[in-house]
Amino acid sequence: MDEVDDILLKVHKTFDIVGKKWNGMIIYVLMSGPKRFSELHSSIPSLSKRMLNERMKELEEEEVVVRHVTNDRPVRIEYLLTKKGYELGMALEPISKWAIKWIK
Amino acid sequence: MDEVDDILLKVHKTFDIVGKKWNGMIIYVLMSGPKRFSELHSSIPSLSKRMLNERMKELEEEEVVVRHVTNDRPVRIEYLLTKKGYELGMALEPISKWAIKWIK
DNA sequence: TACATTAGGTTACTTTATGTAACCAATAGT
DNA sequence: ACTATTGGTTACATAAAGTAACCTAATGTA
Repeated sequence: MDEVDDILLKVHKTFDIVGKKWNGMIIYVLMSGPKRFSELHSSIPSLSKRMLNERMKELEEEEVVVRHVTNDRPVRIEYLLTKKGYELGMALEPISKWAIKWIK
Repeated sequence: MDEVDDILLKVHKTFDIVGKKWNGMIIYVLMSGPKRFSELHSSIPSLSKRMLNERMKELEEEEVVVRHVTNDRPVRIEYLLTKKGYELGMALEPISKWAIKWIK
């Protein structure tokens, strides 16, 4: 088992998450605290409900977020980062620093 | 001009680069030094020549990489990170740390 | 009673992005 | 003349994302 190849594989799998449209932004927004479906939707206006829903299902599957249903009516859904997700969010922070420095 | 919205926009634009299939891996591989077209291709076997070529054109356009043609025959093309690209690569490093910790 | 609203979706359909494999141009080696 | 090499390009197939209308359950309003 080649250590270098193993790392490359893991990095590759991680970029399959981060390198998927919308995921970076979703995690970035969730770093400011739990958000409801509609809050995520309005925070990223160009992200459609269809894609938001699909991405959240995938991120839940990856154990990056947790979906929490309240008893309110109409139903309210809160999405929050897991520890894994929070640490991924932390790992994305330098990207936002880079963005501020380099994007005109 | 809302400062928060401005940052969100810049982060959004950055995730349009990083959150595009293959770009993270390409930049990650280039962090170990300049690479020829064929070296990038063999470092990331599942990335086709077509997509590699397309991504490199885009990254050059974004001024993340520079394309350097040597006088050798057959022609050799070297891709290297610009300062902007190198700093983006640095910003991606925590992601590889996260990968090692969290990907099984 | 009937109708509208709200949250969080889902469905059907269109458009765009990516994958696959064959092909090409220039040069060098046999 | 034939073959290999590098860094592509082309045509075509499949997968992913965008769009807009619709749905469900409950509650509020006329």
